[in-house]
Amino acid sequence: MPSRPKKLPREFFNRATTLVAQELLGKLLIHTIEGEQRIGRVVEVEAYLGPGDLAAHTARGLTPRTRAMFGPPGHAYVYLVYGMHTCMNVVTEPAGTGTAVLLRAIEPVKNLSDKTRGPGLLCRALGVTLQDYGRDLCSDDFHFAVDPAAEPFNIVERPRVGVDYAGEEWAAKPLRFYIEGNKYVSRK
DNA sequence: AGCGGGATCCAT
DNA sequence: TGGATCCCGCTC
Repeated sequence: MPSRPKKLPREFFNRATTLVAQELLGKLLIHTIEGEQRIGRVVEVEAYLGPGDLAAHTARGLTPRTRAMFGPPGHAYVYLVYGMHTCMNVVTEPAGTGTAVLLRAIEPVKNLSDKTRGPGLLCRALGVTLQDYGRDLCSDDFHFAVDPAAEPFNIVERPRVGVDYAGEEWAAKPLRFYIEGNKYVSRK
């Protein structure tokens, strides 16, 4: 078994956002912080499809806050919600598109607390803060990798969480994906 | 310059 | 069910 799994290349993220979202499930997320490797397995994600998607932060165009989400793929779009929790996205598709995948839950694999279900807790466990805004997620210190111990799973599709403000059409779209039966999914 | 809401979490 | 808590986008 390789001790250093291969990084997902930038081209992985330069594809349709719903596809990237689904394919991120089961991948390892590896963050090296203060010399320590923290590893989680992605079990729940949401796709945000750009300015036409009324639930996406980019629906109101380019602003200082959404700059990174309009940037090149494979970078982090990090923001603060409810004044206290950070959420982390991976930017997808070519620069200028304004699309991203929100990481909602990971399963602890190495050096992580048990509290990783939900986007805020995920960031807390991984040590992700607003300082990581725009950070390259194809770097040695912070990247995704194929799980060498991966096992098959089914993908569940559901409406996204907390986006009622987007109106019926966009709130109802099944753009939330998670691994069926996984204990670390944030809600059923 | 001020105002209101939000891709959440936790205790009650 | 509601409180914590603050950045950002919008309006004045």
